[in-house]
Amino acid sequence: MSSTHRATDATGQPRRRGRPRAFDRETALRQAMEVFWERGYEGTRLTDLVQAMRMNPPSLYGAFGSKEKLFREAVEFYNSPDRSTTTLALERPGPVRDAVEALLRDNARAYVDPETPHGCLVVLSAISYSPESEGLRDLLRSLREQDRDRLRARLRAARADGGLPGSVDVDRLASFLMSVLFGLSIQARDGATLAELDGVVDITLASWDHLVDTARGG
Amino acid sequence: MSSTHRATDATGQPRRRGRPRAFDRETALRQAMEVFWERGYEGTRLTDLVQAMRMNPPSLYGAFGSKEKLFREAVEFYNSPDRSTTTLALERPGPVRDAVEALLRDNARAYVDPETPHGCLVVLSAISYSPESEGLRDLLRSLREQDRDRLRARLRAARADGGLPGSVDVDRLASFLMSVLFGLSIQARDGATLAELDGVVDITLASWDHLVDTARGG
DNA sequence: GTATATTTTTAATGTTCACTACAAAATTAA
DNA sequence: TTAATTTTGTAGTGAACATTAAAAATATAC
Repeated sequence: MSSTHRATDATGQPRRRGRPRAFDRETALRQAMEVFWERGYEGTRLTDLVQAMRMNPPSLYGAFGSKEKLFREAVEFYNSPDRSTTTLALERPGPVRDAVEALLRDNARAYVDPETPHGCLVVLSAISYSPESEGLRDLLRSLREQDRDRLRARLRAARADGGLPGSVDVDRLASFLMSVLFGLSIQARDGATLAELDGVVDITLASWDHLVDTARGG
Repeated sequence: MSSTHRATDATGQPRRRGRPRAFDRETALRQAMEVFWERGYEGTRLTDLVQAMRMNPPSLYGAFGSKEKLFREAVEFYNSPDRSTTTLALERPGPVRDAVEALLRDNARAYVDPETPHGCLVVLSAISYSPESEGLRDLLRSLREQDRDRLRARLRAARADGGLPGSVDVDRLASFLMSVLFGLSIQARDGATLAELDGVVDITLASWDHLVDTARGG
């Protein structure tokens, strides 16, 4: 046998010294995310978090730092590029209309997923706020603006390559689509069915088609 | 002179015995409403309320009962029929399109009124919630549903008297308009200007016109 | 084995929360 | 005047909040 060996974990990486964690960090983060998603940042108590994450406060603080840091990490997890419905829809190659339809319809479906709280965490979990959590409100607003900016960029790109007529007012159109999208979150949270949300998407897409037609001079 | 006289207040009604209130109840209620509007129910502390209302806690409790009762009264005040932009718009006589345009444009203007917090109190002040304030969340949801139902009724009435083609799907159309309206609240809260919101309204009304035209078989 | 490092559980900590007891103040009624 | 009534300001109350101190537990390193 060779010299002294080091302990390794399942992935072959050397394990840290000391007592090992009794929980999976990502699983716990997902559980925390769902609580924040349902109740919002200020409506969530530490008691709710430790119950959902099945651990005691010191473990939570050891792994995540504070309630606010945990929330920020939960938002990051929710909004990660490979998981964000909006990002995935807008990065989809092909006609811009397909991307916009995916933006609306995939989000609508996600908003009423029976496995998760209804509506979008980024829209719902820190809209009204006390001054202490103003930083979190700003974080979520910047993420909403990021989505809007990505939509604008996608529309501008389409206009540049002929997928959209040059006379289309991209910023106005993006604001309109974001309004509908934000509204879907409220309605999903209020108990709307997928059929209802899809009905809204149908009208929105009909509106898109007509607007593009008109701008083409149809 | 006649027999013993009773004290009367400015409106001629007999004044109550005891030390008179040092504040105007409706003014205080309006001040409380603005705090709730800005910060939401759970984000508002009693300290914030008594500061804004310029009184001490016992006066607040004597006049309004509790934080929750004060919130309910503030919502009632905000949403009173003679003050609710939505109710006023939908009760407006004349073409249904004018009512819908007023619904969107008057609300958009109110949402960015520099004199008040931006967006709609009914949409923003209790969206995410801890179980203790679930009753308030339900109250606001029922008010949102009430507005949607009033819109549906107005559209149905228009369809009945020929103002809308019979083939229009009233419920779907109402959901679409409510989605846009809810979305305007989010965007107003995020700092959108009246011009941006009016742009969204322009597209929505163009969509309305096209939808009605199509249903007419145009 | 012993030392070191990290997480665990238990049990607190100080702060902030909505709310209130109490007595002084201000009014009407007789 | 005196009694009755109501609101006021001061100064609390207990409960719930996010956070942490301390020591036992569990792992690696040597």
